[in-house]
Formats: sequence, C-alpha cells, structure tokens
Amino acid sequence: MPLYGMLSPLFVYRAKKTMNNSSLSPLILVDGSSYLFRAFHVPYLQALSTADGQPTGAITGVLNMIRSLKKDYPNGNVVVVFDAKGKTFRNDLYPEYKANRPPMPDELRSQIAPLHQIIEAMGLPLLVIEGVEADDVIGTLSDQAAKLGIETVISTGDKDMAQLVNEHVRLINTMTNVEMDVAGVVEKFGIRPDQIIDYLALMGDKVDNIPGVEKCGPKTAVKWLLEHENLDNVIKNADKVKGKIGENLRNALEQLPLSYELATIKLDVELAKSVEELAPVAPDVEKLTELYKTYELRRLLAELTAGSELQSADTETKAAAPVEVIESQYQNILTKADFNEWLGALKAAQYFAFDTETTSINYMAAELVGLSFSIEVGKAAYVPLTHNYVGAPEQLDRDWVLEQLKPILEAKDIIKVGQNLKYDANVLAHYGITLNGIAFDTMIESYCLNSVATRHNMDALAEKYLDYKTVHFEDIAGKGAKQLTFNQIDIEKAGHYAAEDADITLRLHQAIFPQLEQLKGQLSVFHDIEMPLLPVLAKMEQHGVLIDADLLAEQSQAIGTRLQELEVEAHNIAGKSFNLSSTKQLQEILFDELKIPVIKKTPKGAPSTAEEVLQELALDYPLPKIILQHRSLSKLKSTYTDKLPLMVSSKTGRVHTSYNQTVAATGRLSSTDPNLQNIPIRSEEGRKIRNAFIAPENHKIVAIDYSQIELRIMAHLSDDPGLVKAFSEGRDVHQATAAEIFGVELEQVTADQRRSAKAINFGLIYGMSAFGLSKQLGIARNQAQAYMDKYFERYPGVLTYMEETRQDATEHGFVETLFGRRLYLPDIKSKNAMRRKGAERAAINAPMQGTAADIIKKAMLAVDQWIVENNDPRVCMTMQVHDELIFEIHQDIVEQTTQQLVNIMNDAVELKVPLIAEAGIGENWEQAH
DNA sequence: ACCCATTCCTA
DNA sequence: GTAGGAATGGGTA
Repeated sequence: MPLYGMLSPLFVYRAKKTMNNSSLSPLILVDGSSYLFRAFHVPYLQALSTADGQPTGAITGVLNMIRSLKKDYPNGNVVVVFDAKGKTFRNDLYPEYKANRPPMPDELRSQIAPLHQIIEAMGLPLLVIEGVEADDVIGTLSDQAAKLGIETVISTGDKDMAQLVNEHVRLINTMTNVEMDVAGVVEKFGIRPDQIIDYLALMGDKVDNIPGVEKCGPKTAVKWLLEHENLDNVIKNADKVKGKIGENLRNALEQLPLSYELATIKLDVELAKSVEELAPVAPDVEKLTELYKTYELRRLLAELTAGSELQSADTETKAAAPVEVIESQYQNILTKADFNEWLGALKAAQYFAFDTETTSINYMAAELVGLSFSIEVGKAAYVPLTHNYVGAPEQLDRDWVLEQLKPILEAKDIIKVGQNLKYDANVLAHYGITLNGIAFDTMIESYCLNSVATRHNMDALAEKYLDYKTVHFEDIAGKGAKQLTFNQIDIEKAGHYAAEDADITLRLHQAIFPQLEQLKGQLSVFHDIEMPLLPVLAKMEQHGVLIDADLLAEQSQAIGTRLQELEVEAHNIAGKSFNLSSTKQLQEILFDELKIPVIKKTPKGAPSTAEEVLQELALDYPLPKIILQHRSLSKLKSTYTDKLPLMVSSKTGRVHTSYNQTVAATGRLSSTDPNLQNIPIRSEEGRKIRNAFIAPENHKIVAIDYSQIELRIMAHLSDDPGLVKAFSEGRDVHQATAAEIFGVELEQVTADQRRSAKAINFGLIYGMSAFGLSKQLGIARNQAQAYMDKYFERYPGVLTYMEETRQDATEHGFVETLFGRRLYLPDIKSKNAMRRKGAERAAINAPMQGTAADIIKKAMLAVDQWIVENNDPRVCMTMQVHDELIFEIHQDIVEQTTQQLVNIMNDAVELKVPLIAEAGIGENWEQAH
C-alpha cells in the first residue's frame, strides 16, 4: 500500500528540513526490491505500459523515487540494492523461510531487467548479491559507512530495517515520508533500534513464514521488552508470564533463537567493493536515451534532453527581458518564450496542478479561455488565450498552445493534480484532448476523507485546510445578470485568480492527501474506486443520452390540456379562482373555507396538503382528488416533458447530465442538469416519459439492474444463516420472509403477507421503527412490533448486526462500507433525541446503501475496462441509476453483449450470497424494463 | 435576485 | 424510515 508516499509532496518538504550538512557526502541506500514490489501494486502505475504491452509501472515508480531522492539529497551518494534470484542463507537456516510466498507475477518479473539496465546507465552503483537479501547488503554498507563516519540514509518501506538505525543511520519511510532516527524509532515502535530484532523474533512474520510467539503482536512484544529489556531476559522470565499468552511463549522458547537469527540483518556480507569505492559514474546518455525510448518513458526522456535546454532558456529570458517579479510569483504567459519555458518544466515535472478557465460552468457550453499551471507551491502561471474585451492584449494562439500541451496532458505518466478534474477533462475533450494521468483530484480527496462535509469546492477547502481565503469568482466577475464571463475579465485580475487556483490546488493536495494516506480503507476507496471512475463518468457525460423531443412535446401538449380542465373543475368546486400549485392558497380553501379537518401538519406547523393527506381526504371530498391529479400531472410537465427537450445540446443533439461524485454522504452518485436518476417509473402516466429515452438508429437500449442488492448486502454483512440461505437458494426473498413471519408454507404466502414482508425488509434497510412500519402498513403499532419481533426471532443475525452497528457508530463516531468507505455521524452523540435517532438510522442504512454504491462503481470500472479492451464503438454505457446501468448497443451484437455485461456485473465482487443482475432490451428505456 | 418551505420524482 | 434533485410559491432584500 505505501509508495503513494513517494509521489506525495511532503516527501520533498520534510526531507529538506532535516537534511544533514556533514562535510562528507551522505550515503543514500535504496531498497530497490521493496520499492519495486510496492510500485507494482499502485493502481495508477499499474496502468502504465508500452504500446506493445510491456508493463512499465513498477519501473516508473522506482525511477521516480530515485529521482526524488537525488533531488532531495543533491550531495548524496545514491546506491541501489536489489534482491538476487534464488535462495539465500536464510533458506539454509530454515527451509520454510518465505515458503508461502506466491511466485512473482510475470508482469513484475519482466520489469526487473530493464530497471537494472536503466539504473546502470544512469551511472548509479547497483548491487545484486546472490545468497543474501538486499537488507543484508544495505546493513553491511551502512555498517561500513558508520565506521568511516559517513552519514547513511536508507530509503525503504520495510519496518525490519529499523534495527539498522543508529546515530549515523536513519531511515526514510516511503509511507509517511518522514526521516526516522533513533528517537523516531522509539516514538514509532516504543522501543530502541537495538531491541527491534528481539521484537521481530517475538512477533514472528506470517508473510515470511517466520515463527514467533502465538498471539504475540506489537503490543505484547513491546510490553515484554520494556519489562525485560531484551529477548534473553524475556526467555529467562518466561515462567512468570501468566495466562494463555504465557503458555504460548513457553511453547515458542525452542524456536525463538531461530526466529532471532532469521530476523537479524547481516552486517558482514562479503562485497567486491567497499563503501568508499562505490561512487557514481557519468551517465551513459546514449544508452539511457535508447532505454527510455524502448520503454516509452517519455517524461524521463524529455528531462534527459531538456535538462540543458531548460537552463539556457532560463538564463535567456532573464537576459532578454527581466521577468516581472510579482510578489506571489504568479505569472501571465503572453509570449512563446515564456510559454516554452513552462512547457519544458511541465514535461519534466513529476506532477503538476492545473486548471482550465472557461466561459461557462456547464461543460457542454464551456469555451476555453485560458489554462493555469503550478509545479511548485507558490509559483503558478496563467496562459490567457481568448480574452476578448476591448483593449485586451494580444494572446498566444489557442490551437497552437493546445497542440503543444496535448502530449503532456495526454501522457499517462505525468501525474495531474486538479480540483474537479472531470470538468477539465470534459472541456479538453471538446478540443480533441484526452486528459490522462488523472491521479489526484482534491475535491475527491476531501470527499473520501470526509463525505459528510457538504462542500468540497476549492474556496471552502482552502479555508478549511489552508486557513486561506481565495479570490472568489464573484470578486472579479461580479454577480447576477451582470456577471462577466471569464473571457471578459481583465487579464491581470484573471491571471491572479487563475494562477491562484492552480497554486491552491497544489497546496490543497499537499494538505489533504497525507491525511488520506493514513486511512487505509478510505485511501483504497480513493485510489481503487473514485479516481479510476472519474474518466468513466466523464465519458458517459460526454456521450450523453438520446431523447425523442417530439414525443415529449406531444405529451406536454396532452398534459397541458388536461391540466386546464382540472383547473376549471377545481375552481368550480372551490367557488373561486386560485393557484392550484400554491400550498398556501390551497390550505386556505381546504381547511378554512371548506372546513375540511386537518390530518397532519408540516414541520413548520401549517396544515399539510401532502399527497398522503389528500389521498385520505379524497375518500370523503371531491376537491382533493382533483388537486392530486393536477399536482402529479404538472410535476410531470414542468420537470420532465417541458424541461428535458430544453436540455438537448445543440452540439450533439443529446442530453448531457452531470454526475456528481462528491455529494452523497453514503458514496452514491448524484445527477444534475438534468437529474436522470429520478425519471418516473411508478405511475402509468409518468412511465411514458421513458418512451422518449430512445436508442440511436440500429441500436437498442439495454438496462441492467441489480436485484435486491441492498438486502443481499444485509445478508452478507449480518451473515444471518436464514437470510443467506434464502438468497443462496434463489428464493423470492419477500415471500421467504413472509413465510417465516407468518409461519406458513412458502406456497401459502398471500399477496398481502408478501407485501407486509417487503415493507419490513425495506424498513430494516432504512433503520425503521415499529411506529414507522405501522404507518407504512396501516396497522396498529403493537401489531407492527409483533411482526418485527417475529422477524428478529427468525433472523437473529440481522438483529445482532443492527445492534452492533449502532454500538459501533456510537463508539467510533462513524460506520464503514465493506470496502472501507467511511461515513462520519456527528449527531450520534447529540443530546437532541431526534437528531440522535436520525443519526442511528443513518448508521444502519449507510453501510448497506454505501456498499451497494461501492459495488456498482466497481462494476462500472469492470464494464468500462471490458468495453475499452474490446474497442468496439457499438457498445456504450450511458447512464447509472444507483442499482442500474443503461447501455446503447448495436442490434447486431445486442444479445451476446448483454449477456457479457450481465456476467461482468454479477462478478463485480464476491459476497456470501450471489449477486444477480437482470437485463432488459428494447427500443427505449421503458421497453428495456 | 435570493432564500426557505413544501411537495414529489427516483433507488 | 435511508439517500438524492428540482419545481413551485411566497417572502425578503
């Protein structure tokens, strides 16, 4: 999991702060194997490969790290050490050593030789010694160096190396990016470096198959060592340790010396060259160029060739025209010379922040106005392109600039940092640029860290994490109808605003990401789900959905006529004219003038005219029924049949929603402008709107939804045998529940009993009480309670799960999904009982709703990967509606493709119960259901 | 022009 | 009884 650290900016920052200034060059020992392995498992590095399929992610990762180290320790003498192939002396000591390790995957193995070649061509000493491990070589070198008074820094992610730390030797940890000296070891482990081997021996190591004391983890090991100082004394006092753990210790006594020996890093490996003889040689630029080309390491190649050019460009500009020194070091780029300088820096950058400035917040309507960049905190540049107010200075040609930037923006190995990068990706797509290397979106970082925080916009994040007030868009553009678009804004003001955006984004990343890194589950949601999903959503948004606007216009027409008739009827009954859409006027008519009894009040105390109320009143009075019909029809007209045709893009003839990835606290997506996740389906009339969601010529609409996904998740999380069995046997779960609650055979369950069972099943997912159930089913409270009691009697695992979840939430203040997405519940300890109860219900619901969201997101990633691999434009994913994915598929391949997609969705994750996706195919969305 | 309350559409 | 978005009227600035 670590190694994110090596791309984490804190690395640079902290390392510089603690750099030592001894007169001798420090020795920098790189644990290449540990890095290689870690880099191999970093998601965004895994995506990297050459055109012909040779994976290069691990190579890139290790080289990035070496590059960072060289930058941070300019005087350092970097030596890279790798494990050699084959057995080591530890296998002779103990044949079972590392016997459980799975064989190295080919994708990783194939990267080792190229990496060795590159490191050698770089001129760095490379040590691969057979019969020992990299640790032993590093130990030996650090020991030799210490004797010569040379400072050593060991770069590793391996905690075992803490035993090597002393006054001359420090570790730099890949995970936390902090240098660890003797005090650091004490702080981190609670014991001194010279106690680390004893500590490791006591704990053993599952992964390396080193035996230790059963059930002895870090806490116990430290406790014993604090008490007895070292392993020998622990062994001598083994008789005094009480309980099961004492017994375990006594059972382990015989093998502890072996464990100690295995955990001990050798300091006396015979090396061909001593530490003094290990010096870098000049890089073989020709060889390096060739290797970088072969493995398509574009950024490193650019850096290799640009290094000298950059320097000359730098002096050139200084000589030609002194750069205006702006205090904040924000720069407007108006000349090719300035632009080229930045271009070179961007090409060589490990990562940079950027932002697009446009004419609209709607990505379909947006025209690019300028771009801003920041590679280093505090320094940023704005490249204005199409500011066109009167008196605007001449700017660089937009298409020329984009042509220069295209290879950088499209490079997968140049990491981009941004705020809401989906927007930038969509805008750039209009100019034929596919944004790649999207690894860090600060908006999503903030969301993954705390999904309950409602605002993840840059201004709010800057205040929260940087205690900094940014220039707001309204400050420079004004507001309301008179608001200027960005191209009308004075370049000086615009430049400061835009450059600040890039600068602040970079700073935010540096402030938020290290926090995210500390939380394993949330980091994994960020790296494995949310960031990879971003480009998938962007693709769906850009593709859009096809609408039959004529059909909707016809429907609007018909509804309009009917609404007029209803209005006349209503006015006649009321005896006067009034606005049927006004709840206030309706309240007066119904409850004051017609003296109809008040059944329910709104939260503010006004008599409610909500549907359920009118439904009941309609039994005794004529007007409520008219109002109900009017309401439902006017809703359909204003929200759907009138609105959707207006949302058709003139550019594409299709409707393009926005999926928001950072709104729903549970992890769901939301959809706006228009919301495509609440298109009617329940009523006959509303459902017709789905007829207007059509497929293009020769294509079909395919809708695939997960059946009962949240209940299946409840079965999985609670592990209730009855519920798991019902799903595993493929039962109708509501029918099965009804049979249990009402004590009848499956076949004898009535429609009414099934309906009640269904209400209970859903209610449980929402954290419902007996009171809620009684209202839902229209039965007495004690009757509802009896149903629920019976349910929990039959499904005791569910009851336990609910209780444990509540308890967990209260204890920790958060709950988590199956995949580690975390939802904080600040109200769980509220003194206000209503808020507290509300938080408890949310605590029950969130793991189920959130896990469902995780699953469909994973399914979307799998589906997209399949579509990309197939590279067939006849298949396209167009919509997501929480538990349903909608596709456009060419009629020639629709049957077999649908089956494939169903399989992919079924296999998206493995639960204790089967996951079932069901598909429908049709000319439109209605038919596809 | 903006905010709030109410209502109703979805999973 | 969970999670959302959007339209409307009606008040306020």
